Parts: sequence; C-alpha cells; structure tokens
Amino acid sequence: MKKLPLSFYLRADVEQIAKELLGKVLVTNWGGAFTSGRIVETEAYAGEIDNASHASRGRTPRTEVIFGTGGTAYVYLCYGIHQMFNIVTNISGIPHAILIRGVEPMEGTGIMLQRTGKKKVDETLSRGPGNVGKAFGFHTSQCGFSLVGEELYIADDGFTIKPSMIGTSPRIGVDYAGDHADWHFRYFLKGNKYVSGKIR
DNA sequence: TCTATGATCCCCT
DNA sequence: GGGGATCATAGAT
Repeated sequence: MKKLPLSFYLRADVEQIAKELLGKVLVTNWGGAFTSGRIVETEAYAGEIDNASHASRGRTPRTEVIFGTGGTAYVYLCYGIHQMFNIVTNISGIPHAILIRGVEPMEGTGIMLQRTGKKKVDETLSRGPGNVGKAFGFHTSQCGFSLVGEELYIADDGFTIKPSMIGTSPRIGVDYAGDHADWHFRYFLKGNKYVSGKIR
C-alpha cells in the first residue's frame, strides 16, 4: 500500500480531492491498534464562501485547524456524542475540508467491534460519519494530527474505480445553508452498503 | 458564568 | 417516524 503524499492534500480543488478519496484506504494505528477501511462516501466543504462549513462563521480556536495547511485531521464533536473525522485540504489560509461519511471495514474489525460495542460486523459498523469516528477511534483531541504520519494516514492499495461508479448528491444535514444546500458536493460509490442516507 | 445548539445515531412506537 | 442522548463551542449576559 502506498501512503498518499502531502501534495495530494495541498491542491486547490476540494471537489476533485473528495472524488479521488473514494476507494482509498483510511488507516488509524493509535498505539498499535491497527484498523483500516475503504472510503466509500465523502463530502466537500469549500471554505468561507460555503455557508454549510463551520469556517464560514469566521476563524475561531475550534476552526483554526481548517484554516491551516492541508494534510491534517479536523475532528469535531457533534450532538455531544459523535466524533466526526474531516480531512483538511488546500494551503494555509484557505479553509477547505472533506468529511468522511462512510467506510467499508478491512482490517482490525475486532477492534472496531470493541470500540462500537457491537457483536458482529455488518453495514452499521462504519456507515455514517458518527459511526466512522467511533469505529476508527477518533477523538477531538486528535484535531490537527498529520495525515502522513504513522498513526493516521490514507493509502492507495491499487483499487481503482470507474467514473460511472461514482454518485453525487446534495450534502446531508445542511438544508439550512440556503443555495449552497443544493450543491452536489457529496460523493459516494454507487450501491455500496456502507454509504449512508437514502440515495445510494 | 450561563445557555442554546449542532456536518448524528439508535431505540422505541 | 419521532425523540432522547450528551457535551464542546460560541455568543450572549
């Protein structure tokens, strides 16, 4: 498996990066607890002009990492329960981020079951951003972590997808964002059962 | 200090 | 298909 280089994350086109992340392998290795899975669903958040992004409300201590340089993790606690894992992209000063919404488990499923408290591996294990965060052991304390380190990275294992396998839709849970709620910034692998929401 | 709220999920009817 | 869980953050007092 080839680890994606820092340059992958520093490009300007978030939509393109969000699309290319489909089929790649997400790896976390916190203290030797190795887990990996294939990314099947992503959402792009295009910075200050995007009303759906946290960054649109300005630069704060929490959103600081999104404004930082690409290739780092932004982990956010939602509804007091769910740890959401985001990938920061673009160069410093431009707040682009990609939310990982769905992952198909590969290695370390035993560890994931332990973390989620589930009995068996099924599609609920890592479908939806909240579950991905839980299964892969993400925590808000990991905000700002590098994506090219040993504990956290994204790899290419040679798996390729055809453009016809990629579906797009408006993003989920951001209806409040006015016109931007209609942007097709959500990307997923068609038919994959680890894709959340109704449109697969 | 205090309070509202959210890029969600799960269990209950 | 509806509501409760549960807490860091941000903006108001």
